[in-house]
Amino acid sequence: MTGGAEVPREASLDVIQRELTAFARRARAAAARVHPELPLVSYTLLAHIDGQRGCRATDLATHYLLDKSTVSRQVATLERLGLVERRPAPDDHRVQVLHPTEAGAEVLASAQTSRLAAYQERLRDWSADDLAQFAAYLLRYNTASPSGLPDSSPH
Amino acid sequence: MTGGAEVPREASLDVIQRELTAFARRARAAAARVHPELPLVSYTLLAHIDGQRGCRATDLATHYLLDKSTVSRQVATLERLGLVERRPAPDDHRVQVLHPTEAGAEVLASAQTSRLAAYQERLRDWSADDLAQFAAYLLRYNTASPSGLPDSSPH
DNA sequence: CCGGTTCAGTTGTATAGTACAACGGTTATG
DNA sequence: CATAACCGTTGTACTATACAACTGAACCGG
Repeated sequence: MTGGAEVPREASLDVIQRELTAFARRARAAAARVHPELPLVSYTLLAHIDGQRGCRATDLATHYLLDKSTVSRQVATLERLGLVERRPAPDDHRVQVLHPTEAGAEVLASAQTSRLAAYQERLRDWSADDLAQFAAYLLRYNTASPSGLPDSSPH
Repeated sequence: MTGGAEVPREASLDVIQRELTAFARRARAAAARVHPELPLVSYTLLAHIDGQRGCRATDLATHYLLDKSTVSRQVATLERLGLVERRPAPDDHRVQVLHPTEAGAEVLASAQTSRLAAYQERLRDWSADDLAQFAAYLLRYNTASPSGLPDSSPH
């Protein structure tokens, strides 16, 4: 499988396109099955908030290419669920610094555990080496400057 | 980067989980940017219909893990746009065999071209070998039996 | 051949996620 | 200070999706 560069670029690109799209299509459903209580996006945002140890809504929006209104509502939902709290920044009255509540941290940990378990199960047959390389490829793909896409067009 | 199996499985799984999720989050927006006229799911279904040279709605549903109602509406949309046509199967009056119209084939080809171009651009720096391997990993991931996930629960 | 079951697809209803546009406060800058 | 830039909310609309209830068609056992 690691053979010698015989596959034409275009064929690989086609597969990558199709498979990434296929993954995208299924991701939400899978996420919902794994942890119905915490919707995919909320989960992701909560994880980011937690990972950053406090961040602003705008940060989330730019990081995930989401509209501010989307983030605003997602955060509102998370707050309504008691998973995050907003602390007004003392220095800048416009911004709200988001932090996970204790409950939020717990829910997040639980969700992370079960999702990790699902991946663990799914990728059971993979060697550690393949896992590492697949992860590296994904990382490389995602961190590639999004300017590679015809991003532009602010509508 | 292809080094010797030093990365623990769990770390890789964590990255894979996060990066696949990140990708999923952005996929739709990216697709919309690349080809606003043909929504992501419609595009995918149209591509499948085209690739299969005629298929049933149920096939789409099972293949993509979608509810039949979802497929029904998507197909209805595609039909309304004049991109697919339904031909009642002569042998079984229940099924409708879906085929792309001429317009549908054209739109599909155009969308495929521009999406491929976007990927081409984005993955410009990748060697053919890396592309082939990334594609292989994705394929392997997606074709892994979904039974690995807590699929079950017919609700 | 009739009645129950299974299968294909549609429609009603509800929900998540998202965008865009318009707005209200807040801070920064000329 | 006035205007611009910025942060977040809210109104509105749309896509994608699921579940449930339903219609019609086909199959199956007696």
